Amino acid sequence: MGQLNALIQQGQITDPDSPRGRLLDQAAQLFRQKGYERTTVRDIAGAVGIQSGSIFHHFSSKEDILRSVMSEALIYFTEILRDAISRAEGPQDKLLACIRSELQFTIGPDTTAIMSVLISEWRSLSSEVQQDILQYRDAYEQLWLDALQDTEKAGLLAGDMFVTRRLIAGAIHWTPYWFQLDGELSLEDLAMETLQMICCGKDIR
Amino acid sequence: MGQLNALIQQGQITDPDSPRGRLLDQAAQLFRQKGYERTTVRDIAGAVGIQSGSIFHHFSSKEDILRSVMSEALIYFTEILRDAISRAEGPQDKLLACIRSELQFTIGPDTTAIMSVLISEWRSLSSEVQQDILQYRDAYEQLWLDALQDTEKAGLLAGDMFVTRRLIAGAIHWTPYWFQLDGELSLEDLAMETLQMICCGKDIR
DNA sequence: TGGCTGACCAAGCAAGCGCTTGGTTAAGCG
DNA sequence: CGCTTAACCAAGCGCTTGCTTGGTCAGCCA
Repeated sequence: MGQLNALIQQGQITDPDSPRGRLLDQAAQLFRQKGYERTTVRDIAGAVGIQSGSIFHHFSSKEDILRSVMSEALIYFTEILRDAISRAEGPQDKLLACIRSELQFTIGPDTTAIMSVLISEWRSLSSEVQQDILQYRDAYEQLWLDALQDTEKAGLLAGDMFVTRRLIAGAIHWTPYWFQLDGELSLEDLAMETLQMICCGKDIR
Repeated sequence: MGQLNALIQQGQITDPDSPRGRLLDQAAQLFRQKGYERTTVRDIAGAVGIQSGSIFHHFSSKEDILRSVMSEALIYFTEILRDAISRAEGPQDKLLACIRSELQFTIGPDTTAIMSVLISEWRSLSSEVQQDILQYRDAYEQLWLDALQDTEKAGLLAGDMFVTRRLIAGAIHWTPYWFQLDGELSLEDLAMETLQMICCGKDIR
């Protein structure tokens, strides 16, 4: 939580309690529920209780809203992930921290909407804006690759590093379609099961 | 190919050489490229060289086009998968047939458009139509679960059967975002690597 | 030959869309 | 106090959308 405040102070992320922040939050919820294209600026304005035209006092276009949701999400996730990795010790624990963090972003109680937007609405961005967002995504992915490389060096990785990351990314990003937080399988169970898949045949701990 | 003709004869699938079939084919391509919402009936009509209004001689609505693409895709995929499984011998080979088939649907040379629509455009369907399509999807998934159950009985499965299917589904459905057919990694390599993940720690062959 | 049918066109309607405009209001500040 | 600025409203413009309508026309079957 301290990280969030620091990022707000630095101006990298919009304060969720500001009018702009409330718009971003509601927009993310609506984008997840109905998709970006089916969500109108009137929907978003209605969700925070203002007129549709007033949106354009805070954003230059509808796409600008989506861009802001995505870039701020990536900045935030990158910071959280970096912190989680730094607090873990040893390559396997750091890798588990990656898995656990991304699962939390995806199906945890707080950030599922923005994570879902990040995954599903890429195609709705113009190619120029996609280019703009890519730098943030690359920074995030680099944290994963560093962790995977350490695991590989320690001889704990079963398959190719890049292929592994992509298979795992797919597996995690698909979880919203079936995983239930209040089900029998806990998020931590799932993280462990995923780690075992990656490091298969190797001893865990 | 014989299977396709048989399904057409039975009236379960539209002949791709008919006007309706050409519309379905072009619609699938456009839905993949731009997404369902961004694709207009004018786009689809233009792609086959007719007027936009003439579409409604073949389909009752735009959603009816998407519904047809999806249901016919599932009927076709189910038939192909059933055939591939029946031709394999032993639980592990049957499971590999599942993985290889789904990878072929997803990133093979022929069906990537309709597979992509199937995965990405679910949300664009009204809930009634979703209900209608679910029966076809269930039939397809049952083939997977049967194969996984046999593998489990043979003691070759590392994790839970249902969780495994879902993790693998995610991993496979994500492949279009990174896999290249003409790259170093072949589709068969990827299928084997995926199988190894599932049956981890167990001997393969 | 003549009627039927599947396939299509030309034109346009009603609704909804993103976004603009000109103006109002209230809080902050020297 | 007067001035600035952030936040917002009310109205509506111009355009695109899915879909409708009334009609044309070639091929086919009796």
